[in-house]
Amino acid sequence: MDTEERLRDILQRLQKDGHRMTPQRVAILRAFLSAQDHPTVEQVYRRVCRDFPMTSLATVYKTVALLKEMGEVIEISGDLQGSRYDAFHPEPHPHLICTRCGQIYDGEGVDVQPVVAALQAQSAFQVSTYRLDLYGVCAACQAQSG
Amino acid sequence: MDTEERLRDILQRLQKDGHRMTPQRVAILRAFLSAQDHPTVEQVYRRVCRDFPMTSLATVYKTVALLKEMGEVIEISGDLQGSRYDAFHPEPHPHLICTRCGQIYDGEGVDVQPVVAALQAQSAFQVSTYRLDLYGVCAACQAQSG
DNA sequence: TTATTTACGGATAATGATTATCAATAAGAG
DNA sequence: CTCTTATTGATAATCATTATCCGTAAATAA
Repeated sequence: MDTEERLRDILQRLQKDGHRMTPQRVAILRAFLSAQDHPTVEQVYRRVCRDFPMTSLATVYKTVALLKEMGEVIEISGDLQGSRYDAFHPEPHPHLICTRCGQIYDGEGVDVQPVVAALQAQSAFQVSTYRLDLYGVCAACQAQSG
Repeated sequence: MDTEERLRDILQRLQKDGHRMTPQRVAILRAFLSAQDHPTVEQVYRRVCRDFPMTSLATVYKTVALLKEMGEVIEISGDLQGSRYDAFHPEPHPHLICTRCGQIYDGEGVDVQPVVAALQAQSAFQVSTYRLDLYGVCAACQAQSG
């Protein structure tokens, strides 16, 4: 499912819930869905403004709230100032956060489910989602200065 | 190592770094070290005030910053308003956060290291710490209302 | 197409946790 | 005891996020 296809699907679901399709909303959705770098709300706002200058930051916040409700974006919060968002891979997965440059990478190829399932079983929790973030120094920053 | 022993150790290390031992600091440290319920700064502040009424919230914030630097407390941030702290088990470990009642439980008996190590190997990151938080409904809240 | 309803957008004020500021105080060294 | 300066406490500042509120423009039906 590519970005445009997801966009159509999301707009359709929104409409079903009595929401409307506006140019701003479409532009913001497109920016979120296509971003592969875990941007902040501010960054998405600036991207949308590039080709849609009369957009408000508040509208971007409203849209990210919608996307969160719909499960189409996950939030990365933690020792950062300002949350980052991942609408490209909206299912829970590990993130690797570089404390030097601030870049966030997706942790791939490792199955976290068994650990989550074990913790769920051991605790009698009904787990709905999880968050696994590793903090450290990325390869690029290591090469740069040890 | 019990609370008082840790307290002495921490105070000694602080002194070594040119810090001082004040009654407020001791009271705040004791409150953090003995808390087993992942309190907020505000909650620690109120506890300290019970038997040490002339304490400032700002001092509690300063103390938690010290403890963070020393690795004697870990911070739990996320979809909460206000960070929570765990100075009782200051090494990284999973947390189970109840979205119904807000209580935070420690995830025990499950080894997370292999997953962390696999992600580190796969990413060429130099991982210094991690955070694994599960969100869901605790057993007590399930019993209460499904 | 036009009228009507009302969700939405934009600008900005409000919130709330955390951080910075700074004068007065007191811990610790000599 | 004296001196240096880390620390305290009160409060102002910061900053991401949320709430507010009015004018606008989607969607729907006439």
